[in-house]
Amino acid sequence: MNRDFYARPVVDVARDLVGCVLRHGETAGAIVETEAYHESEPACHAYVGLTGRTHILFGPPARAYVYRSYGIHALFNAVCEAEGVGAAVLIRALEPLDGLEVMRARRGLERPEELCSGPGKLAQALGIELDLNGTDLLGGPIAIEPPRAGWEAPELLAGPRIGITKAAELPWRFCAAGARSVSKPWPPGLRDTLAPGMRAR
DNA sequence: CATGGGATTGACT
DNA sequence: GTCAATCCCATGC
Repeated sequence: MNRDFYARPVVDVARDLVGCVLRHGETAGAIVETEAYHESEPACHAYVGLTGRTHILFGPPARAYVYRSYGIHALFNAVCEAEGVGAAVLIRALEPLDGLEVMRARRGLERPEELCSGPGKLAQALGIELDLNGTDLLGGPIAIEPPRAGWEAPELLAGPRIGITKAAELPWRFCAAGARSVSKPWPPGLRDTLAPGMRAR
């Protein structure tokens, strides 16, 4: 997981991050759901251009972009593409791997499939807050590691992104088929809408 | 300086 | 299914 991995088209990175492991301290989970955001489309925060909020998105790749959503939740993204291009991958769900007891304490829940099954949930479970915005994903407090031995590369489902009103038609949401910890159940009928290059189920 | 709108979640009908 | 919580920040006066 070097800087070049992130300095690629954001949709490619979003696809390739499924199966990788997101870690903060002793808590970690396998990424099972991602979404791509790019400055060229209005759902992306970077669409408005360079501002105090978006300068991280336009900065060098492989940095964390953490922002507050709905006044309550922290959402974690990995900044992608070349410096000067505003793009990031939103991590939407994890399969918990390490530090389950810490996650349970932070979330106030027991069931593993409820600990990280949403972008706000996984940030809370991993203890990711706004102070980590802009930190480096290479050698920083948050790390993304290659898939673990034993992780079987899943078939990927692609579909429209969740919870947005603009550019809602782009199939830039990616999910590991069959994952239990997903933020929202995959809509019926989209099971055939596979990402380019993916094989059918 | 005031306003409005979220890349969500959990509680409730 | 509906809805409020709550805060950051871009925008407009």
